[in-house]
Amino acid sequence: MGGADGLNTAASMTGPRLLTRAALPVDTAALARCLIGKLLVRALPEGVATGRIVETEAYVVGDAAGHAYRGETPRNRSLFLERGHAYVYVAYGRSDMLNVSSEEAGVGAGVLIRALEPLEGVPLMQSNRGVERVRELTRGPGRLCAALRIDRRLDGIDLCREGSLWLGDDAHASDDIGESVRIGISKDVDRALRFYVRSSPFVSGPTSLNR
DNA sequence: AGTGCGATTGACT
DNA sequence: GTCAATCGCACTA
Repeated sequence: MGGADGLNTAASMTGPRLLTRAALPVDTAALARCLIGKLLVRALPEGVATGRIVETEAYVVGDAAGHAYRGETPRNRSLFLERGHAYVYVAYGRSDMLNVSSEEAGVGAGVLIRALEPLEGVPLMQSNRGVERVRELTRGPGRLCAALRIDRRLDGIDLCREGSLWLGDDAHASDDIGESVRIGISKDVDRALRFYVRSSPFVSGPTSLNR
């Protein structure tokens, strides 16, 4: 597609534009904030499911709550990939969690994707989740992975390449972004490293954290 | 080889 | 609001 085609209507066949690695800040907290409003695109045999990222958490370098804190292991090695790669793990034996690696290669840190606003492929997400209510589809890190059928087979993939799972850019810049402490951790509990869209009904967490 | 623990969710009072 | 399910993995021995 040529750059001369400036208009891009909703009816256009043109999908989301890839979010390039160069557009990602080389800093975990900055990346967590940057990813708010961006798109997550999942290509499945049945079709495409897309959501807008409305909640993230940063697990920064030297963070006792982060999985990379004690160094590289077989499970967390994807956190040490160059920024923009997927780190997927299973929490509590039942929920898959999606993170975006966030620093230079060899440095372990990441951004947890905690909630999406469903955009495209809602019926597919409903089918994957076994839930009808759109508001509950992708509200929470485990739920969004179930909705997009994300599991550890996607661990380590490059999210800055159009493939089975990738990040899309979006012009949606002017949302009011809130900050709070992170949810569900027991170490480094006081740091304000959670970011969310204040006006979004799709964010997770208690209302007390979403003001 | 055994143990303890979660970056959660869904069911229930 | 409370609470138990559930299992991969890191850690100890």
